Amino acid sequence: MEPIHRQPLALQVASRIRDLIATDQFPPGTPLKEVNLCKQLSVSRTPLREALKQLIAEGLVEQIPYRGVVVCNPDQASIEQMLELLGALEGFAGEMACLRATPEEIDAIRVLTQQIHETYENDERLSYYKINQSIHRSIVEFSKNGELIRSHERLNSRLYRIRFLSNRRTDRWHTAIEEHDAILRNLEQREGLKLNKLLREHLGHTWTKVKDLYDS
Amino acid sequence: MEPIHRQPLALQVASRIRDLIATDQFPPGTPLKEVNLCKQLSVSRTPLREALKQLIAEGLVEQIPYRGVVVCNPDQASIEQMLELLGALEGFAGEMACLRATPEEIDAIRVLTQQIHETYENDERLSYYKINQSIHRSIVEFSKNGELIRSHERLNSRLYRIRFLSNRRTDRWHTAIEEHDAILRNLEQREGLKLNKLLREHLGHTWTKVKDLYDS
DNA sequence: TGACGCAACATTGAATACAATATACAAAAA
DNA sequence: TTTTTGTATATTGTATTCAATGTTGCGTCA
Repeated sequence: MEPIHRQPLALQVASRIRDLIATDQFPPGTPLKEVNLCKQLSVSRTPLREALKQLIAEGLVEQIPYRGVVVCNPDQASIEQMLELLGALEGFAGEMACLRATPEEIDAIRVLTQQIHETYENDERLSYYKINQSIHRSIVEFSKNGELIRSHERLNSRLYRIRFLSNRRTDRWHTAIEEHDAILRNLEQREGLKLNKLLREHLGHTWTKVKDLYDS
Repeated sequence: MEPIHRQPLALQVASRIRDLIATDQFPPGTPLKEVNLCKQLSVSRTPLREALKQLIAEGLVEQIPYRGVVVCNPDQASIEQMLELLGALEGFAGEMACLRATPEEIDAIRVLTQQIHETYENDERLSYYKINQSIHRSIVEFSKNGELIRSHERLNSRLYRIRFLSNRRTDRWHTAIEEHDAILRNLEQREGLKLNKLLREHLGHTWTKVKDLYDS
């Protein structure tokens, strides 16, 4: 039997705040004052504080003793490092996926790659972003390594907002699409090492996009 | 002026429990009952619970609602996945270290590699273990990627206990020593890709040691 | 004798109360 | 006018209390 999954209040609070940060409703620097949030979310301080502890561990917010919790505002160097690590994780995941993905799973990537072409042709930014995320997440899942999947998930969520913002620049879309075709090809042909390299470079390009955003 | 770093009680409690788990004083399966621990550590439940929340986020313990927190007992598959990921992280770190480590930093690795030879010849298990850890941690640090360093640190701490236990088997020491020589050589010659591969294989061998431990 | 139900206990989840620390602002002195 | 200092206030850190849930064990009844 499938066990019933209960969600303690603290977990629910944590994911709510996570969303608020990802969607920029709590932009970087926002002070997360306990009593305020308690009222807004209709919970008491205890579960809220436990939720904040979790977000601190995830690196989404930071805490200064006796001065409260604020939404992290990573500088360029941190973002570059996070993207570098994300590239390493995805690259390795791709390599493992070449060994472990089933033909059906590769079919799924094929479908998504087709879809991202369509969003490109129709200039649908939001869909483009979401499908792009799906592709990357799927590849990581096909590595069949739960630890890797969780690490990737955590790091990716921290980059969600900044990547979303940089998605507005459409100048790199075309090359990104081509890269996705190459990624699919190498996955189909189980070229692990090449796929690894490709994915790392792909994330490297994301960094240049983000950098442009910062510089402008 | 160097600012004074304060440690909220919850953080201190968290690292204490972390140590207790790493040193096997709280072996896997140990139930972490709140009131018990409160008395033992002389703190109230609130900071203790916040500390536990952090350890949950780190994956060191797991929580079942209304039934408490227990020390994780990862199965063989999880350990294999963790070691695989650790290999990927260290491999990538090594590759970056080849690009970014200073000559002085490489000297430090040289010294440590020399020391590990000595511990081998004198059959000093604990020293061997610690120096081995130092070498790996140093290489990761020389990647100069803070995110990578933190990820590695977290994952490594979860594996501390199991690797310590598997360190008792000395049959693989000799090959491990040779691998360390090779690691040093490739770092000296800035052979990033080869070093990456070596480190991944090195961690792969750790897995076979751990597996032996389980099977016996 | 065994299964069921109920009650007492143990434990965690959440809320509140109290203490410690930091900030803001005003009053007083230079 | 500027600086300093003390006090009031706001905010977080910790302890305690109350509520919800799970577990255990005993007694009853079939």
